[in-house]
Amino acid sequence: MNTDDIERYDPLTIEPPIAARWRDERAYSLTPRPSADRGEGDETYYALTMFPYPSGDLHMGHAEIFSIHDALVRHLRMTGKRVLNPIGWDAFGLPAENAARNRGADPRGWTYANIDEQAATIARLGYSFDWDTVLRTCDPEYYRWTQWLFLELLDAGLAYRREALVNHCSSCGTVLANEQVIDGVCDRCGTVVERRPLTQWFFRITDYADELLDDLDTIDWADRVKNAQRAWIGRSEGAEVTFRTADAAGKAEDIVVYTTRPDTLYGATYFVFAPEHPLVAARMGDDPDYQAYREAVGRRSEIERLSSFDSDAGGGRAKRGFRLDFDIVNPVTDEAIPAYAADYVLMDYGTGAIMAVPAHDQRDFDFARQEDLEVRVVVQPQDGEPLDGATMAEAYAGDGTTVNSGVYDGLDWRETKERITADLEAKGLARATVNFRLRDWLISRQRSWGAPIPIVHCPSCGEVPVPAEDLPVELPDDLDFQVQGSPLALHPTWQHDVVCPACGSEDARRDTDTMDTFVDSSWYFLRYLAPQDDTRAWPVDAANVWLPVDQYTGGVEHATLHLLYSRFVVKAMRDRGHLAADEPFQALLNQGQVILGGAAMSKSKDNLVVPGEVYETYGADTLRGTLLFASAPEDDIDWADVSPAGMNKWLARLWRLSLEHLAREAAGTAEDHDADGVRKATARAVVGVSEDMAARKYNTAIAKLMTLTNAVLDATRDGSGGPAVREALTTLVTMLAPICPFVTEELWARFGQDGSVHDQPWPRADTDLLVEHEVVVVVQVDGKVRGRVRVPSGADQDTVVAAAHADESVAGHLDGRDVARVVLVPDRLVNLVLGG
RNA sequence: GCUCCGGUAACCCAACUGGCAGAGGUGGGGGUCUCAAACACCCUUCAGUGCGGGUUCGAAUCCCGCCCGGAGCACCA
Repeated sequence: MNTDDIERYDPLTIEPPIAARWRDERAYSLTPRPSADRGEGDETYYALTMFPYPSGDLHMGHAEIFSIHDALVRHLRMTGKRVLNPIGWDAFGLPAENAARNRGADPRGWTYANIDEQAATIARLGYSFDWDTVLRTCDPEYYRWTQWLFLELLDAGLAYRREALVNHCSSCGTVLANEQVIDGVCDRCGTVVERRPLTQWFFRITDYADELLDDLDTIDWADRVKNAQRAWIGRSEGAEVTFRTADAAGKAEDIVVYTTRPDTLYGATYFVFAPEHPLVAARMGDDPDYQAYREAVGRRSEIERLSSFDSDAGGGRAKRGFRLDFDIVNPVTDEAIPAYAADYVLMDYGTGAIMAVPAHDQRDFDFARQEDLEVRVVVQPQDGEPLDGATMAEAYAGDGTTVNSGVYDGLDWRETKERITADLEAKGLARATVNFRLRDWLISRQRSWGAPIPIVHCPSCGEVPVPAEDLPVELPDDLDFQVQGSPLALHPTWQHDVVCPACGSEDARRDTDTMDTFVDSSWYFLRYLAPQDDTRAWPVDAANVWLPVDQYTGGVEHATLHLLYSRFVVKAMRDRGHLAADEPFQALLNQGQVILGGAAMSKSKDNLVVPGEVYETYGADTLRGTLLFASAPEDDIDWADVSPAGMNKWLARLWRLSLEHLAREAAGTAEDHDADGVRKATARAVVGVSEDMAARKYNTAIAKLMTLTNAVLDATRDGSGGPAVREALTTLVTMLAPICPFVTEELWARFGQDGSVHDQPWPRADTDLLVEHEVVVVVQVDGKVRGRVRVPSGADQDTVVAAAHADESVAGHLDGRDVARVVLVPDRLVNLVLGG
């Protein structure tokens, strides 16, 4: 056959009309919409991918995750699942404000233009999202319910306002978000950022700390993500111990510390307060040296915290201390020990004060050496050189026996820990407690492209929630982004254009902060159930059926923020009766990154590969196939190692084989010369690809489809090919459909098949074809391969051993010696172990 | 320092629950086609699995100790 007569594979011509049709016809919209009715029993499936942030067009990372997600979704549909597959945009955030400030753009217009661009690319690439679910978090119809969520949490006592240290830039006259502070300076003007106390809104996520930790065991997430959350939550068990200032009777004050090692109390040779501790401020506030110290620490701490360290431990960081003019009494030794303020003690962990045990804590040890304080060993390791506080080079935090601790000497340190805690508890001086590293979630942002916090401040009523029926509290559309400070707070009328909902006072004003954008994204998966519902945030009955999300896909960079916040919100809403699930996302798949030459791609490095370069040259199918073939979904893809040209070549080959076959049929010459071989190859591919698709190993699924292609190529090389080849090709096209939806749709039509290939049931293999009557069994002698024998499948040990003995090369290695033991792996291998 | 992931052919990547190390691709070499080239097609090339121990009839796979690379967390008492 003359290949010149065959129409070339031309994806740039065949793909766009199909893409447009799918989008215009809403080909992948779920009907009926989600409701309490599961429809067909357990066949419903909620597939979710992290919604994009619209800061320009899609990048390669989006293309990767969407290609993985779409293969998963299309495959599930073909296996009979009813799949909810929504899309939306995480549309509030700082880049829109920056565009407004730097280029005079309108944040709303800028955002919507980017969304349109991304939506067009998504459609062009054939991702089968349900376009009837689209939501944007910056729409008033959406953030109305974000504000409702805030009021729910407020009503539940899970939202509260308190003073907190925040980043403040004196030059810009505004508070900054953590992301706006780069290496301790304002990213706008370069001024060193100060930490200032300001009153801010928090969500009480710490109320759920234990449950957030424990329920990690119930969800199917990668260990690294779970571990990141465990570390972030940071549960520790210890005791609160009461110390006392060394003052005359009557004047002494109690001061409580938290420690995980109450067994080392006898080794506490000094005492440290956080610099801003209220007891210190009360006693030292007038001391000019102390004031200077505090100022220096406050100014520098942020820079220190954000700078990197090449030290061998956290203790390598310089510690700035200040000797206070009073002492503290150690409750077990009754000694007066010196008190310090030092910046290595944090005000917002534990009680903001510690007992320092330099012999057994590296940070305390470093500080003690620096200040020349006593290092007293109270735990001796079981073996090795005994520790000497005067000469030891580092703290010892390992196991050991208690020493220098009165009646507790000689006990294992764990035993000492329990006994000391119990003894002090009996005297009212201690209490066993659990502590968490997790802090409450600060959600106030001094920004203007976000959901306004629905609170009115009234001079007589205080903080008054905006009544639910008055939501949304809408952003004004005439913000001036050129002002120094928060445009919303500096808007001439917005905050005053309100009366107190409680008393009607005209002096009331709106809260001018907006919510952290992570609040927007902490519940969007619930809104997808009914994005147009203007009577409630989500339908409770549908939520009870569809939550948790069956499969969530997205980047691992959200391990401790978005994923933790969403879990908190679901648990809180559950406790308010708005849904039944304990967790938002039952299974999580984290895709790898797309990198280039071993380094992350970025605009600043000018090493960006964008999806357009690929799909405008080779088409969307090649882009999708390339990304899925490059590696397993979880692994990184180095673009330097992949070959879109190779993927394109394979698709072109499949195209050519298909059209050649159709030409044979048209010419009436379609006959198989090896029908059995082709059918067997087809059945083998169906079995293998089905397994791989179910396990989401798209790279090996594609390899097996290539193998089948090669088998068809071999079978048709002589120009023959009949029904078996047609079956092989249509089956191949069906199985490739989730990965390369366009070329498969086109070929499906060319093969004269009805409907869309994407509506076909997933192929089943004729496994009878795969039953072998004879198998080749590998023969090992003492574990080394010495030959192969052909035996009937299912042959028993005697038969196989007899066949092995009959094999010349095997017999040579047996050398007449006795076989002491036979290990048989049926139909695969036999190992003859010779006697001593 | 702690946690997680990875290390197999020139390169990327496979190998079910321990059972013949190779499915697939890239690249290299040779060839067919062509006036020539590109494309396409055909043939071919290439590792004993990072290192050292151990368990086992048998280890890329399991265990222990290292080395290298990547990611995350780190003054949390």
